[in-house]
Amino acid sequence: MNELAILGLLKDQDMHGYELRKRLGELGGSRATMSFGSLYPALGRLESAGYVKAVTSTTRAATPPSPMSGSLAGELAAFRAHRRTQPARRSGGGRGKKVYGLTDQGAERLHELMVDADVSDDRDFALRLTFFLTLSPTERISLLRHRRDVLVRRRDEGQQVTGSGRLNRYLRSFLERDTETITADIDWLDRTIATEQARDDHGEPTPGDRGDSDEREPHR
Amino acid sequence: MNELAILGLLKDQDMHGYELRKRLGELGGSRATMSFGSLYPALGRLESAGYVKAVTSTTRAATPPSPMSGSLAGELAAFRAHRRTQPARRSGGGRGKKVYGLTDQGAERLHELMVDADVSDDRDFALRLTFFLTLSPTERISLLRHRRDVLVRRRDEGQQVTGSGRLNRYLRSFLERDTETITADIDWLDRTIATEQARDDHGEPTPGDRGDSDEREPHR
DNA sequence: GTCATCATGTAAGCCGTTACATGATTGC
DNA sequence: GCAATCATGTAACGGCTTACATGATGAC
Repeated sequence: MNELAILGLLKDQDMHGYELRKRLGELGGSRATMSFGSLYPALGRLESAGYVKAVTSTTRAATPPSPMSGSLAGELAAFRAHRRTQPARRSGGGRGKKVYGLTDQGAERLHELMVDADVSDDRDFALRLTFFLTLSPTERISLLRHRRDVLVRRRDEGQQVTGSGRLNRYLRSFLERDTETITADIDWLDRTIATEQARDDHGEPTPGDRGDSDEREPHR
Repeated sequence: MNELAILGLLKDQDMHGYELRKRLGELGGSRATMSFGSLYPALGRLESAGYVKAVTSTTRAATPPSPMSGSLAGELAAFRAHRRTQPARRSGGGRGKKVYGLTDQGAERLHELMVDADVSDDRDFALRLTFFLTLSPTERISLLRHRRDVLVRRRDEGQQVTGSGRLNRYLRSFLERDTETITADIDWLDRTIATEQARDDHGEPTPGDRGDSDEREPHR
């Protein structure tokens, strides 16, 4: 799940680890926080797999239009020019920021993770919605339908439990409330699916390539 | 979390591993399932810690009123009498059922886990409700209040996110729906707290020791 | 010049998942 | 006698959490 979060965030913009963590916290609140102890190893794995790649630039710039050379030696030199030389990178210890960017394979991997049919995990589904615009309308509808199935099954299960006695009053009351919630969630999905179908019939930017048109809301 | 589930189920009744898993599935549906690969090691850990203890009895009986001797040799003998001898327990492989029971320390441990102030995990909270009757009204109220705090914070976070722009339409809509859900959950907690306070003022079986009075619903 | 925050990592330990292996019980 | 289900476990692997270690930057 961290993999999806990292790749999804990087698709939008190059970032370093610390920033990724902050962004994720901003989007998902305390529930989505990633600890550094899982973030950096995850970045390392993704880099080994070729999904992300370091594009270090020490100087700050909001959404820099730099063509990112990819030259490791080059950026190191730039770093040294900006700061005094560091002692030949020791075992542990910090050095400059490491800005990561998504590779083509990384974008593919992200897409693969996004369209995965298993939408039973609540957090994972919320995360997918965060990056929903990277999908085509058809893909979106498919995911929403799968999610609907999951919730219908979950509601049925819950009702079976509630109906079969053997529960204390607290759990029973809680499950009844839970059923209502799930029903409302299903309604939300139905509405969203309907909207999406209208969009699909019309003819929106269909391919999953670039649907950024409203990525940033018309505000600010 | 598995620890809480196991101890909570065993408080009610002695059970073997397979049964624990089934019971948990019945109570919590597919979301609460525990895999065997985590269940048996967990049982082992709990046994090492002295929280549960094997009380093996091979013969079947619904809620047997046996005084459970605790004698390992004795139950093994009984097992052999019932089945033909097994080849001196090899490396892996199955043998008779191993029924576990809660020890006094296990009951203490369960209580400790139940009153833990961290109620931020949704599943964990649902699990606590499952065993809510093991707590005193005062303890219940305390937990419900803590849970309320968590949800209020969560809702605030969500509203901050929703208000600060920068979200795609899907996530925004989803978060709005989420806020409604959380508000309804808070209302549920308020109602439940009120009921519980009324109960507390009256004078119910206060101690967390035995509040089984309505553990089994008056039905069947 | 010092403190808070930014920033990157490593190490130990825990626990969960999946897959595999084994055998008992029951119904047909 | 065979299959389905009951029942218990082990092994490999992965990944997350917590705690620790280190150093850079910027504000005051």
